[in-house]
Amino acid sequence: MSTTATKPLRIGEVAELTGTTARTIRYYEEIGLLPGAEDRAQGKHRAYGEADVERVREIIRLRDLLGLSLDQLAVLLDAETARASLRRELEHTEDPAEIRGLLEQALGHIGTQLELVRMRRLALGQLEEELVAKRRRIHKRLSELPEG
Amino acid sequence: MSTTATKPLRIGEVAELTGTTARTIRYYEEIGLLPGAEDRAQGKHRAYGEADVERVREIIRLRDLLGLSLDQLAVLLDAETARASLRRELEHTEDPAEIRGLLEQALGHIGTQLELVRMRRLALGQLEEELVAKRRRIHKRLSELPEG
DNA sequence: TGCTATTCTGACGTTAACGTAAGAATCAGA
DNA sequence: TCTGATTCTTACGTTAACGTCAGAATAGCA
Repeated sequence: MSTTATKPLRIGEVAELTGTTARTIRYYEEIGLLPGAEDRAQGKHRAYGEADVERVREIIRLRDLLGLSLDQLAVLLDAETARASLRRELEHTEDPAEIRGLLEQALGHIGTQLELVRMRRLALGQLEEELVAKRRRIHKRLSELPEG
Repeated sequence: MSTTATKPLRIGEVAELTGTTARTIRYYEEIGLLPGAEDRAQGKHRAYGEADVERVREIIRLRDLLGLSLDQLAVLLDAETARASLRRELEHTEDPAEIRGLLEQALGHIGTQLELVRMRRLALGQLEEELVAKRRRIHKRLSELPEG
């Protein structure tokens, strides 16, 4: 878990901040959706930073908006995962070629997400249009009734 | 199950036409998502019409697009259910006042669906914008790299 | 009327995504 | 250092949405 400069949070606080439960957060760590600090000793409390809170929020948002399984989400969020770890690397490398590579990789990940989101949105748009058309037909029938 | 003028279909054919399974169709009937003919004798095969196929398609579409439980879908689809049965009534009533009532009821149901679809679509739009913004930032950083 | 493919009705199995409970351990504050 | 609140780990429980299987019954056709 990346601990930012801000005061570290405990799992209960993160749960409250993100509107979920501690169990869910542990579960997400269990299935690899959340990093899970590799240097935490057995039994010690987990510590989170602002970045982790954002990550959880993002997961929940995608979970609710797209209809993916958490496994699929994990794949999709390789983007985030990669970018997060790459961001740390970015701060410690000076080689422009390497930086370029990392950024372009991030671009690919974002592209994948964008494509998925757009497809969903188009499908919903189609559905919306059909509903509007239905409604129009009913309005028309209503207007053609006697005793208007 | 409403049997239209076209040749009646069996559950396996409906499953194939809608890209699902017979079990799923029976399950949907079991939980009230599909009508289930009240006059079918124990053990006799189910018979479906084109309208039923459309209904199943609609269910699957909404199931996949909105992230609702089938219970919630059943509520939402009271719209369809009501309109379907009302359509039959419509064909057998002449009273304009009654027709007006039925049509206005249908309007309400469609309105409910529309509202839900629109909210989802807006949320997805917001997400899309954010992803595009992220991408733009990365492009900018790339363009500011040396040896462009 | 006989045969075969399909369906019917239970009933139990399965998987994902957590909930819940229990006993021990940790942490922050007085 | 003591203490109360929170967390940890482990493990079993739960629900939705079907899958699967078995034995009997039907439906359509030769």
